[in-house]
Amino acid sequence: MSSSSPQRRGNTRQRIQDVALELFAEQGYEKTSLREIAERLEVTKAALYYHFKTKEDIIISLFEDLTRPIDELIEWADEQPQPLTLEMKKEVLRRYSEAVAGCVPLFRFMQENQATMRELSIGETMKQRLFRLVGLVRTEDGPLVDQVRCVSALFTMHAGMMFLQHMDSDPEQTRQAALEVAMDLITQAHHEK
Amino acid sequence: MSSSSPQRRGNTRQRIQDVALELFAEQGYEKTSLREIAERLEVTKAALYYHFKTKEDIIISLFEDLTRPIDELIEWADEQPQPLTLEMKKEVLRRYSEAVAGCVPLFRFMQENQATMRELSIGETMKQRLFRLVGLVRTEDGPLVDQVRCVSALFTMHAGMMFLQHMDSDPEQTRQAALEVAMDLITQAHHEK
Amino acid sequence: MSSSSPQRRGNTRQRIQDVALELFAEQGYEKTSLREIAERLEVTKAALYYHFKTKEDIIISLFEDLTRPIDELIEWADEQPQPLTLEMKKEVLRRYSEAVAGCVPLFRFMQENQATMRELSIGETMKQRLFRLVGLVRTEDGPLVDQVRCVSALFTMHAGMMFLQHMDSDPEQTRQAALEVAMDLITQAHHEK
Amino acid sequence: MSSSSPQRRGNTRQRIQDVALELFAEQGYEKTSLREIAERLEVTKAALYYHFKTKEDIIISLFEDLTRPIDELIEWADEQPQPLTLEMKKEVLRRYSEAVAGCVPLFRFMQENQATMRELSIGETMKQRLFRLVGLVRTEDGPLVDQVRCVSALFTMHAGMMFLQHMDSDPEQTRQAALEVAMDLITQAHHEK
DNA sequence: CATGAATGAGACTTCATTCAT
DNA sequence: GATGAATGAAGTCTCATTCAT
Repeated sequence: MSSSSPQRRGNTRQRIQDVALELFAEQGYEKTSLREIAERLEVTKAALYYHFKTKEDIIISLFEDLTRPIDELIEWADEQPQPLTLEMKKEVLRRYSEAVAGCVPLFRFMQENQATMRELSIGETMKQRLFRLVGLVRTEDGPLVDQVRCVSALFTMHAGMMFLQHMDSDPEQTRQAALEVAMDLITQAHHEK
Repeated sequence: MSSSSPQRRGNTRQRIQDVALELFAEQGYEKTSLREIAERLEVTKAALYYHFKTKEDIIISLFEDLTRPIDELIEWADEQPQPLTLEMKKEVLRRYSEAVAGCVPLFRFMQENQATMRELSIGETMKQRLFRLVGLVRTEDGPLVDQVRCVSALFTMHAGMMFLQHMDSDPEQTRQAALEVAMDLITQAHHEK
Repeated sequence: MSSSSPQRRGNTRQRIQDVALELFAEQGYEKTSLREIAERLEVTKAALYYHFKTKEDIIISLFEDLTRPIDELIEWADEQPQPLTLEMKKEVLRRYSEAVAGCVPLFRFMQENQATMRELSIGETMKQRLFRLVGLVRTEDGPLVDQVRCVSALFTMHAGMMFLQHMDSDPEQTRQAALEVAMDLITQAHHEK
Repeated sequence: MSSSSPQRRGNTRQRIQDVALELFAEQGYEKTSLREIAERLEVTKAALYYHFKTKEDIIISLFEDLTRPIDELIEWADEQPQPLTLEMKKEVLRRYSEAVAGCVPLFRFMQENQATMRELSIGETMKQRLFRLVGLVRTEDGPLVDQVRCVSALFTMHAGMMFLQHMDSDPEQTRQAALEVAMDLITQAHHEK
């Protein structure tokens, strides 16, 4: 029962997702061929097609599985009294920072394959999610410079997450620093109102 | 000026660059085929090869031609007394903002094709340029949060440039707003030191 | 009869045949995949292989099960005194018309997939049957034009059967009309002798 | 100028069409792969794609090039006073017989790949042509049996053409015989009116 | 300056089939 | 009686690139 060949039970689907995400993030979606994924897993290309209908299906499944926390965050925020208070917005940022930290490779993929994302069906979905988040956080009728601050707050967290690779510092510390800057930005956007 | 069909002199090379940049920015580098470029120009693929050695050569030429102002900015900043004063850093940001505004499509391309950029020889070149800029602007030995602020300042300008498409406001105004936020960020990074 | 879900007893084999014939006739043999058949039946491909050795086996079984009446007709005609009288030939046509009417989809399949039939082992079998029928009906040593009449008689019945879909008239009436024309043709072939 | 490698000038497109028609007619459309066509021509698959956009494009081009005479016949018949007299209908049959004789392989292909034809864009085109021909020839308001006669007349000519392979007689003689039977059928359809 | 013709590599995808469970 | 997982072969098609003319 302890199986002869290692880690080959009912987890092939999962293994495909893991390898695919790794390669997609590393080389980009188009430059990663199914042959490559299959070879790395030591299965045939056809095996991939047993588990996923198309190449796009693989990435869709990754988004579906990994971005649920963000979905839930948005839902939660939507249910709060609108417009959000500054305190609430900070809470949103805090939770968002955590949610993004939970799927760094996916966000790295998104950021590095924006051109591709636009053609993928999932791209539209994600874009709308982001817009809703921006909508929740930004000061609707404030001056343009404050709107930019809010957008910048979100992007700072993304950037903070991505650049932990190129920074020599601890990922978690970088995340906290980025969150702090984001908080600052959003606070300023409120004060000046 | 006396030619029969307008704008078709010895400028084919230029026209190829224009169309290529447009398509690369719109669809991504890998998804844009030379056939597509050639068709849009109503020439044959072989004609492209008369002007450029390879596909990569086309994009390299674009970077070489369009990013000179940024190059010069860095050179200029390098010659100033180090480390830069806050006032100088602001001047760098100002100039950088203008330089980037001069080649928005190229930056859009870079941002949306990061995965590709990494494989392209030009990618490394650009990356180093950005790092030098960051190096010039950031407060070397300050706390992590200030370093993030400096990086964020640069990214805010990029983001500001890119999101002018999705914002309803005037591009130039957006640019100014982004520049302002960037200035703020960098100033804060200095104060707290 | 007391089963929970209707018509699902030990009749899976039958159900496979039904769906397969339907799809083969509609889309052609090669364009119909086992996946498609399995999906429509809500079973797995592997299940098909429990009931049939190969894809070709499915179509062979259909011919074996459905063309028995035609087989018997030929056997019966073979036992009559040769060469057949005009009256007997008419009887053969009448019976053939009925037999064909009993397996219209199969004939539609044959007519529309002749290229495929030639590669299928069953193709040769069916071809020989048809040749024997032609041999029974045609006026061996008559002029060429009469031979054509006899062949045409058989084909008219086939055509009559197939074109009932595209005609607005009642299938049974069309069949009778086709039979009548066929009778005429064969009668003429006899007279002129 | 007599060229070193035999028959390779500007005629590749033509050669592709020839080989393709031969193989399509012999093995069917789906069972004939582009690899097969390319190999027989001693070129690469990619070369086929230089001359034709898709596999379907190859067969479309064949129909366009070879069925022009039939097109012209229909146009000509349409310009005659309607409804056609018996004499005119006979003339149509005569010309049709000749036109079909000029592209026997194509008609063989059509007859043997009806299932495929239905999916091909060209299928609809050809079907409409045939319907217009039937419309020109058949006795609109006569009894059903006469309508069948008219349809049968056309099909007899097709059948006559196809079965020349399996008959031992001379193709041209068979064609004449089929034409004669078709004439008879159409004449009968008129008399009884 | 540019084209017409072709290539070789490789992409995604589908298929009939197998076999342990 | 049937499934889940996988395979190997083959399919259509696209791409960057080359070269004689």
